[in-house]
Amino acid sequence: MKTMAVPRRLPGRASLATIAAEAGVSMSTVSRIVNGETGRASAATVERVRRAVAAVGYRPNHLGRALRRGETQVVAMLSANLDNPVMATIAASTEAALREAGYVMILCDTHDRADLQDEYLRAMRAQAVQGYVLVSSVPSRELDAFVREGTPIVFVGRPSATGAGAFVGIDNRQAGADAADYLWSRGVTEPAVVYPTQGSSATRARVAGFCERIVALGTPEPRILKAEAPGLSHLDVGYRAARDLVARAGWPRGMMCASDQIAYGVHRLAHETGARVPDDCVLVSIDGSALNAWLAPWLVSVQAPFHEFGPRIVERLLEIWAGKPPTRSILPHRLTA
Amino acid sequence: MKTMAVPRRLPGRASLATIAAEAGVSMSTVSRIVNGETGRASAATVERVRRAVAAVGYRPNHLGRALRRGETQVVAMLSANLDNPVMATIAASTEAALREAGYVMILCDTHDRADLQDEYLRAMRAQAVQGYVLVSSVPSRELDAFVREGTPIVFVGRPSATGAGAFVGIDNRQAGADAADYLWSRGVTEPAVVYPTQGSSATRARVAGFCERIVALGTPEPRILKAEAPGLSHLDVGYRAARDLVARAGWPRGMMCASDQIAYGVHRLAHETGARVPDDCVLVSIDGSALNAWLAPWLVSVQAPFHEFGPRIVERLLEIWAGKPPTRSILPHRLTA
DNA sequence: CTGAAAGCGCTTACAG
DNA sequence: CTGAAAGCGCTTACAG
Repeated sequence: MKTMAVPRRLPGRASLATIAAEAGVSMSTVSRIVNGETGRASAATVERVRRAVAAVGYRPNHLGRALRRGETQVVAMLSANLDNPVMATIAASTEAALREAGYVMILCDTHDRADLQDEYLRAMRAQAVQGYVLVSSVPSRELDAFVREGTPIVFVGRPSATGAGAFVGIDNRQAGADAADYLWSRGVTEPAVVYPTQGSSATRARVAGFCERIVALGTPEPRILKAEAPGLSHLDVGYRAARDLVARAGWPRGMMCASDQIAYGVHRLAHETGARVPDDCVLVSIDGSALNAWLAPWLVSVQAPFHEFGPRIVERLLEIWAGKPPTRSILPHRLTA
Repeated sequence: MKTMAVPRRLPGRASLATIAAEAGVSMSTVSRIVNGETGRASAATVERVRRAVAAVGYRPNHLGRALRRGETQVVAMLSANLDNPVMATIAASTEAALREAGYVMILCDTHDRADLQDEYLRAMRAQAVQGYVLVSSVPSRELDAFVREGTPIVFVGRPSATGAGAFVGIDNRQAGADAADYLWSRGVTEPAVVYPTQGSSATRARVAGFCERIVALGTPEPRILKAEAPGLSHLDVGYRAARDLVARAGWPRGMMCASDQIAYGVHRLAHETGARVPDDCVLVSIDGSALNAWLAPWLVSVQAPFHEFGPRIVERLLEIWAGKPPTRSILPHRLTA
């Protein structure tokens, strides 16, 4: 048996060369016409090429163009956890906005792990993606290198380690403060605050903003009940942190949960122990997923406009690509009772 | 000003040629060594190349390889609605399984629209992706063409229009029957069934399996209360269908919801009208998202093992690529009370 | 109005 | 053990 011919062409896929031969013109001409640059060719040529394209069923292969132009039209999103509806919504809105701008999105789930994030960053660089969207990124070696080299990156939700670079998110500190105001307005003067032990800077800002405001309102810091638990899943964190808190101090009159998922965890405990929300304990969280209206009517939340993140993210990318200095989009949040 | 030099190289990105020059060897040699084929080179050469790679910070660009080999290592997932936690879970598990197999996943949200699905199929072909995962696909022109041409496709959740081709999902008819058994075991002999007016074949199978079994158990078909509503969002569908049903017939003792999202919608109505679940009305649904345990403890569901979909999907793709006939993975579901 | 040619970054059969 | 050369599919400055 003879050695196989070198590279396998996808069966039935015609290239520019095929069309050129079919239409009896050069590849240059075909390329121009296929790309809509019809002004420079005679009507007869255009027609001939069109016919050949239709006859052969030609579809351009972006790989060739990408290699030549140095532009792949691909953007990578690295997200900490797709199973979290908040992240899924951000992914969906970003994907839609990218599509409108003519890009496609590769999606990677880092599970909030630095090693996986680095693996993905390397893989995406190999794919020659043109931009990166890091949703709740974690500090990592490779990320530092990317930032140092000036790679186009938009940070979402959690700012970069240095706070520099393009960013889309909400004012977490203010969101925490607004949650505090709400609990206070409901007469909860000694609230608990529930958060993950190893929280991101975003989570810490929420908690800090909350505590600051409660103190400003008149309750000394030590009387704010801190409930924390380690772990990656905020659902679990909420459940366990609340369980420990309740075991040692009983149910507080109100709790601020650093994320929706934490609130879901707290509520599960309430459900299991028969505590009523909000009658026994008022629950307020930050995120405000659209699902809450359906599944968690007992929850008051500070809503971030996740559906608007996508367009803002794409704006930031376009800015960077245009050579402008990176900017920060702080989107308005809204407490919905 | 002079015309710019032709194609922009990403700044600071070294190519194989750079390394070859740096190490004083040919590109062939560099290519082999970089790809781990070190056996054929002298130790000294390998060392020299390694040093050059490190010095220059060389990172391979897959575009070149993809063009040459005709393999991009990219798979496209077209999903009907990322905002649905079920789809998000499938996306997450598929992405993880693809990564382990050395592939990356482009994610597209079709919003259950044929025109968008076609647009994406075209865009993905342009990207020269090697395989397609269609989660809840909708019949469309381009999809027909892809199937006709033998493009590697795995259908997920909803089988293809003809039922042919690789598939990963559950036995929807049996799932419906199991839901019927559950309601019957709880003493609900005249249940309602809630579903979208324009349901997919998968949804219709669930409803059909449910009704068949109820009839087999002894309730004549006409006494099964049908509640349907048009619309794309199952949340809305559930809410409106239940509202209409309740308006004309009051709350039934139990309802089978064709999907989790429909159940969420029904529950919202129950919450608003003060009906208690399950005391007044038992709710059972098909899907069984992991979120239910946290947010919908009132819901009994037939759980599909979505976290296992990813590995099965990748298996199907590998099969197709290996030239084997496409197979169907019907994964076991389980009713969890 | 049109085409020849170079080149994007890689791989690989082949020759030595 | 190593390299020259062809080629994957495209784009584009340049020449005519």
